[in-house]
Amino acid sequence: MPIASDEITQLAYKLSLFEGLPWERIGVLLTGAEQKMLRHKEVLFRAGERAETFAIVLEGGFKLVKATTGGEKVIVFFATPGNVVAALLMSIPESVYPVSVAAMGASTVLTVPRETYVSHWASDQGLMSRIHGQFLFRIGEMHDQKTLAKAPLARKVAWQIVSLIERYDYDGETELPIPLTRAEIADSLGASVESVIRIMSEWSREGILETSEKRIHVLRMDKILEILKGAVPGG
Amino acid sequence: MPIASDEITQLAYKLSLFEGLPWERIGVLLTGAEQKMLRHKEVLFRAGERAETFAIVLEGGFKLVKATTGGEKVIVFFATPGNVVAALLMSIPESVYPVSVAAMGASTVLTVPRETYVSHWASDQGLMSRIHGQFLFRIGEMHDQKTLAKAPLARKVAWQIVSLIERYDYDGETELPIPLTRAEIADSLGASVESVIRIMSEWSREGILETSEKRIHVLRMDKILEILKGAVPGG
DNA sequence: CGCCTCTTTGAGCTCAATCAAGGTGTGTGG
DNA sequence: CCACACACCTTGATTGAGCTCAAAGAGGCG
Repeated sequence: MPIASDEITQLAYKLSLFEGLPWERIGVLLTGAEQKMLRHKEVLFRAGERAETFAIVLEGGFKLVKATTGGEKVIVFFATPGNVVAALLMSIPESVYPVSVAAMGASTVLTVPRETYVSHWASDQGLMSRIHGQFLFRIGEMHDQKTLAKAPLARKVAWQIVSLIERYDYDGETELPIPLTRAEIADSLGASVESVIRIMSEWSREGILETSEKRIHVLRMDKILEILKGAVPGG
Repeated sequence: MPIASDEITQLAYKLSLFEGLPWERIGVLLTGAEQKMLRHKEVLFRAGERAETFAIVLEGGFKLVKATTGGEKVIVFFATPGNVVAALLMSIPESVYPVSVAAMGASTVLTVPRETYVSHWASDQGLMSRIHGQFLFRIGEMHDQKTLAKAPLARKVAWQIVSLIERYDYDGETELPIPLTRAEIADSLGASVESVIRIMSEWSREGILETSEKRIHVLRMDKILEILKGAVPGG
């Protein structure tokens, strides 16, 4: 298979994942890669399907969703630009996607075939180190969430909003650039929609945040951070 | 640094991690490795310390503990024989342990210096694939736990006990070979000790399990599995 | 034999789940 | 342009699982 076109390479060039790598090398690492544009809610990978490609998120966002036995859904991770999704899976032959991955708002990714991972990524120590870094971040986030297990729901909601905003943060921007519904927040925290709504409505009334066109905008980051730290008991 | 002695190599030889590798190769992968025997509750790695070694669990068990802001503790993972601990950290220079690791019962590990990881492990695709497999397992377990977020506490407790027993399972043995207190179960589930005790005491009364010398022994695995599946609403 | 860890039991309370009903905004097809 | 569906948000009332607080028993070890 030929290496990636300049067009594809260009898309990935600015990612920190490939920082410092020469153009040619990136082309090789993207052998067989395709750009995919997804509309809001469109599904990239479906849980249970054979995992033949992994993806690099370029724009927008994705939710990794797992279904519970009771028919509900749990969001296990939000993937943001620069994140790789399903990469570790590539080193396990015959594996299937353990979660479904769906776009949040219009989003773009590069999908890369397993073969390219096996031939070029796995043998690249520097690249693997960066991927491991991403995984440590992801595990760390799950640990943080676990740490909040006994905290009041308001703190959990604050944590979720802040940690997502931080990942899109350029220059202290406090508006989340992807649509994030209250139901999604609930599903990621193991809470009920109504409870999340009650908390966020209260915040709206207090002028702490506002939502317009599904975009959450934090007006008073200081207040949210206070709640996150547990300084405000009631919420 | 010379490669590991035959004595050290022998200890690791039977691990599935090294399955199929020639003796010599294992010796190289264990360059600078040391066997460490830890007593119950002894700490292997302390959160915040510079991570200069990682470990391979040989016998016993370890809990990975993170402290919350409120002074409580959260157990984020139980490491069992064959597991590697802190391995991914080795590819990040200057990193510190994100959690403390403490022995549960008398336990042994091999500690391996970062240098050996960098020189020999990271470049070994087959080995890295196995390590990735371990991480996918760990993430999968966290996902499973998240899936239970809305389930009654009894189901969570059942899940924790079963999933740990399964990892030590030889031939359907249903006694957990490491000490596991109710407080530890509570800390791993984000529950209170009292609630866990109430549930497990009830099970003892019903003859579903018994505890002797800190070892949990499941007498009626069928019943526990029923609870785990949600068939028994009350617990 | 006193200390420490772990387990136990009870009482009361609270946070958030559930159930129920309704509102708002947007896209789609007749 | 209407109306119908759908996705999302909102609010209220009620309830109960599990938390907290409190007090104490049991076993092991130095």
